[in-house]
Amino acid sequence: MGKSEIRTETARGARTPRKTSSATRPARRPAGAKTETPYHHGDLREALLQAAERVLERDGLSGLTLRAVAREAGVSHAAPTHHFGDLTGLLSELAAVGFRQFNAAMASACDTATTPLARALARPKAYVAYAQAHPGMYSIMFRTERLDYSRPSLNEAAEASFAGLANAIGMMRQEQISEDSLTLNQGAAIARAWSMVHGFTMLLLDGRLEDILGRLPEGTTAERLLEAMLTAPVTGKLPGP
Amino acid sequence: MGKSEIRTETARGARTPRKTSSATRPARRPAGAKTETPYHHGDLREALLQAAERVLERDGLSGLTLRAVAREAGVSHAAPTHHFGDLTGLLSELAAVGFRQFNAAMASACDTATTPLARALARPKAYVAYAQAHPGMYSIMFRTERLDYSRPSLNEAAEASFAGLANAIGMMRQEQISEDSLTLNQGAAIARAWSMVHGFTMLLLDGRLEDILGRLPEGTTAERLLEAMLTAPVTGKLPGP
DNA sequence: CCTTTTATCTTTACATCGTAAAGATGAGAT
DNA sequence: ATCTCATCTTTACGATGTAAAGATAAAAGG
Repeated sequence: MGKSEIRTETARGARTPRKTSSATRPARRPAGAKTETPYHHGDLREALLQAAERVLERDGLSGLTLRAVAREAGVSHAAPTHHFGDLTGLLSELAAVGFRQFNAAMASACDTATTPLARALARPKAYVAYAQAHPGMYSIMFRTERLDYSRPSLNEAAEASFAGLANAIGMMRQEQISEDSLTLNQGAAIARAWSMVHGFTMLLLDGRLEDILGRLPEGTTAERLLEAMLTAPVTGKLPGP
Repeated sequence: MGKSEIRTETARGARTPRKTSSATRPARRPAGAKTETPYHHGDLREALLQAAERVLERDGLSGLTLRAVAREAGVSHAAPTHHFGDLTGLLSELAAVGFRQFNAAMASACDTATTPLARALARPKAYVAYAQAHPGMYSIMFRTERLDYSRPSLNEAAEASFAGLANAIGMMRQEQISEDSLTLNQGAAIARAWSMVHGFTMLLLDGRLEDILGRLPEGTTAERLLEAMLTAPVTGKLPGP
């Protein structure tokens, strides 16, 4: 759509751009680093993130390329570079957006729950529901290897997500979860809850649970299976536990 | 820069202009001998799979490209096409290899266990141990989107893996797990075990558990955390369960 | 034995991607 | 108004997946 000026670069001038002058890097960020204000074309940074999210949910993770995002935003293919550095930068910032959406969804779900049981199930259900509603975003957050957690925005958003989980577990155990120290049982409880819901989500998104769902009583949904997973009595020894 | 022997990927030095008879090549797969690859490789398909595994464990998932595999095997970059079709084909067959290794490791681990508790823990431990020992293979098996489960080899190997898990759960529950029908509780038990260990493994490989491990008593290993996850008593309401 | 066929491997070609670097543009500062 | 420089565009390059055509050797058929 739009203008598809796919000029295969045969160039007309053909002047060799290879300069022998050193031309060192153009000083990436002059220490001030307040590039928040939108300049002449509006807020391209934000536009690119929204375009990226659109491309991701439309074309999947494999379709999410720097050039596709630039195309979607209607700018040249090299425009994102200045705002995100490279693909890792864009993916990391997009993942941060995802984590914020994710955290908001979980918080909202916890608020609307009334009974203790509903409160306990609200969080994992919201977790899976977000992943199902935004599989691309979830993939970026948890499947991509190319994320840079040293980026403050991503680190912060992901940390908040983890804190919310730890906090929920603490509530359920009626314990205070310390900021910098955990007992083995506390750590195990957190890891168990996280592993279970994360693993379930990944398997579900990958279609790996179809095998199970197909063998269950007619019409059993993934949500129902999750609920049973979290509440059904454990028969036998282990696991789990 | 300049022209310093660009080393394009023509692996073979020059072309043998004409076969001057020389000697008839044994060419029947020297079984390990370094090959002066003849035009027709003995068993290129197998060689490519082994090359792929080497590349994967050496350079990670992002380094695993069709061309890199061909380079590693010493053939032209288009050679794999005839044996695997496309990249999906190669990845799928390699994942099948991984699943077979994986199944063998699990079976072996279960055999060596004696006590019921050890038997119950052997499987999840072997699961995580395989992933830690072969992170690349595990990534291919469970992280890649680009797998074609309609390929018989992959489908079979993955199916066997699932069957082994279901069987183990059935043992623990002292129930017969039917081939084509599951109760909700049975399905929940299988999904719980699989989700837990798979989620744990993914989080571990992604370094997402460092946060927890660092807060645990000095020197607590991932294996110890896993064990606690599977055996520690559950305090509080849920999850899980 | 010689020719033909066929499966296998190589070359060549092309679109796309990420990224680097130089050129163009326009907003804000001097 | 001119200058400066962040922003955006153009151009270029190497790498990748894939398709198609060419080359080669093993097998098949006379």
